[in-house]
Amino acid sequence: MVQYQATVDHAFAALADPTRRAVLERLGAGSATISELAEPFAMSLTGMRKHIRLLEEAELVTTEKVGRVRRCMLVPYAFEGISTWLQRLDRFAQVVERTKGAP
Amino acid sequence: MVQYQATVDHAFAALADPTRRAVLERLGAGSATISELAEPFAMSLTGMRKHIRLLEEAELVTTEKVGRVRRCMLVPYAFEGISTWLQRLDRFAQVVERTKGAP
DNA sequence: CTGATACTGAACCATCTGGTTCAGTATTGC
DNA sequence: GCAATACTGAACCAGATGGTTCAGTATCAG
Repeated sequence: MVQYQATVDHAFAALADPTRRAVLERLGAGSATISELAEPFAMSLTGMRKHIRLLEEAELVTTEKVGRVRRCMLVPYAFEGISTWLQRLDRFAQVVERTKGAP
Repeated sequence: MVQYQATVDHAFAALADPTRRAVLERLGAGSATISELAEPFAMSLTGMRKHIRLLEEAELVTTEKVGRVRRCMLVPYAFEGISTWLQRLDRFAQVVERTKGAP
């Protein structure tokens, strides 16, 4: 039925790292290059590239190489899958909570 | 302003592991003991206890020790924080997307 | 052409993570 | 009281993860 599992898997793994979440927030303000993303973290370009690659695999970020620059941006609607998953759980939690009152 | 960061941090870390997400789904159907949770994963009780402890620290699950049994259950509304965080990002992504069309 | 810029790939490293086993402790049922 | 049950804490381990450096390659500016 719901078969987005593989991507959701990658997405949650990608979101686990605070640096990557900060990158996502940064990209929320508009696209950026690897250098621009690496600079505020005082991180090597290689290091940032690895994070971006993970985010790409999780389909949260797309990139496009223009000349010698790689431009990174958020994928629209990328968070819907996991957002849905979480809300479903929240609904369950509320049901369980209510059940507890009437045993 | 928004200062739920520390918890959100733990929550995302907790959600990164597929076993833990499965445990959350399982708890969505109602409370369970450590043994009950460990069994379907063919995992040691110690192993499962570690997962539960993480979920407790992330404030996604609460537990209560009754006699020699530990009962685990979902925390209602626990996912609101991260769900909100994700939706905000999604809104940003859509703005960025629209901006791209009109440079 | 030349040098600087922007990235990339390979190799490496320390630390974190998800799991285990083993030896307890506390409860429960007979 | 005794044995089985349910968990817990400590110690350990293999592999993943987040980072680095170094030696390239490709592009751009002068």
